[in-house]
Amino acid sequence: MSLPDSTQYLPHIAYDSVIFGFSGEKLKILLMEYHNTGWFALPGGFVKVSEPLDEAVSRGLKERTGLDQIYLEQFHTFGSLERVKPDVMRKILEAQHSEVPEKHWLFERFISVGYYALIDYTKVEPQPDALSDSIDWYDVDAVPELLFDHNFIVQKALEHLRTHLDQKLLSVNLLPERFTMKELQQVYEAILDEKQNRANFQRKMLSLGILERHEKLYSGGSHKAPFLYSFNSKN
Amino acid sequence: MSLPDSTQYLPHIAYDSVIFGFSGEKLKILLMEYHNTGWFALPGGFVKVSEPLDEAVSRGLKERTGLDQIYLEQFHTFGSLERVKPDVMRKILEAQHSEVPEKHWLFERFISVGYYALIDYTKVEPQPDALSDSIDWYDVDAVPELLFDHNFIVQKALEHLRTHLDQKLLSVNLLPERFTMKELQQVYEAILDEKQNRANFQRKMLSLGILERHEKLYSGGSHKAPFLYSFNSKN
DNA sequence: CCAAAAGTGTTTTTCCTACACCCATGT
DNA sequence: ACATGGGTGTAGGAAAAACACTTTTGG
Repeated sequence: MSLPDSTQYLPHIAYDSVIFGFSGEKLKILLMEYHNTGWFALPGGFVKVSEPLDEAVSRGLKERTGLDQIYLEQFHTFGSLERVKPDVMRKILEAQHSEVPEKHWLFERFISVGYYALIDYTKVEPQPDALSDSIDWYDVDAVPELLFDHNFIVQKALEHLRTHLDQKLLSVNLLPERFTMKELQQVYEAILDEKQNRANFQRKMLSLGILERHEKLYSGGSHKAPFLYSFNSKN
Repeated sequence: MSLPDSTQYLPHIAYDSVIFGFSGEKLKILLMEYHNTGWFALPGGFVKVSEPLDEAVSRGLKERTGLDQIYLEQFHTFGSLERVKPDVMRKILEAQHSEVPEKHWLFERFISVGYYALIDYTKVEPQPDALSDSIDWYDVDAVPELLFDHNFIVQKALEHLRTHLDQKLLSVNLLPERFTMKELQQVYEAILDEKQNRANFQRKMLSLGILERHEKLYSGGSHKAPFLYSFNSKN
């Protein structure tokens, strides 16, 4: 395995992605742990010389999650000086590569574009990449200390997600194709971290006119069978 | 005057700023016209190697408007391939510099971070910069055709401004220190492009609890004197 | 028949809108 | 006095929240 090639990527530009998933109970994000370091970071990457920014992020997500057609939203670009930590970057590389040169484009200053993704938790088998040892889900309310400014980025992503939740019913992207109203409400509550009124929630969601109702699901519980819904996409 | 130095700035990274002002009647933005070309563009610039992104934008704004402490908001980063037009860039440079080399960092691919600024129109004496011949105010509803993807950027900035108007009472940044309720309403109407109800607008603004009322202004008009207000900053 | 969850209906409250009224000021 | 613009009060309606009732299912 070799170091990423400086001629292939745009220097000084990176992206970091906050990948949200919903376990059925809690809102989670995907975090990488670097090999032999105990250090955690957001999955991120670089932009190829002739590749649109959005596409670079999609490509990275596809490599990590195996998923295509992921809901992606750009939320902020981070360009402070404090975020740059060449010595940390060096240690990460040295843990994996025997020969790390004195100078390298990865040790220079980076500006990073932050994206968040909403994906169906059940469809993902997280894949470690070249730099990371493992990649796994963590509760958003129990995120470990992350490298660089990544804790700050996660916080900003969460804020953005919360304030834009209602527009376009973002939360459906966290669920399978078909879901019950209860599941949708649970996603909502996990993101906003507050209980919603069941009856009013149902009314509000249906009033948006973008949900389609399907046949009932006989779950085997000792209670009335719930309808299934799907997202009636015309966005 | 010489070409910008490649060692001083981060390659591939630019910013573009949409600078909003309020004339008393209409919402306006600052546009540059390049010397001897008839081409219009947004004021923008580059980031120095050891300069925070936000600071680079502030610096550019200070150069163009003479103003410090400007309200600035980052809204989107543009990274498509179509936005890159090296031939256009070349023509701009050739109109000003006798010797333009075949290869130059300005002809390479750029990713641009979009910011918008809200400033007090009455305080500004726009200053042309090294590349531009003139800089002036244009009505947002009569923006000429702009270079690169700048029309798109303006549109995105406007959308962002409109949807975030209410949070933190953004519009006060377009007015002098002290202003009447009528003036505030006019700003609001200019941005949203729709009339507001006078009584309800007043109630809504005051209910935010961030306006401070001062003594009345005796304007000399044949009518009741309005209160003056200022922004009670604790944001 | 009971408990639990789901669907729907009803009441209450809150908020927004439109309108009206009164006040201050210059002509 | 009156025209003009500014400040505030209030009735009506729409939307949201709280609550209640009914239905379906397994035990």
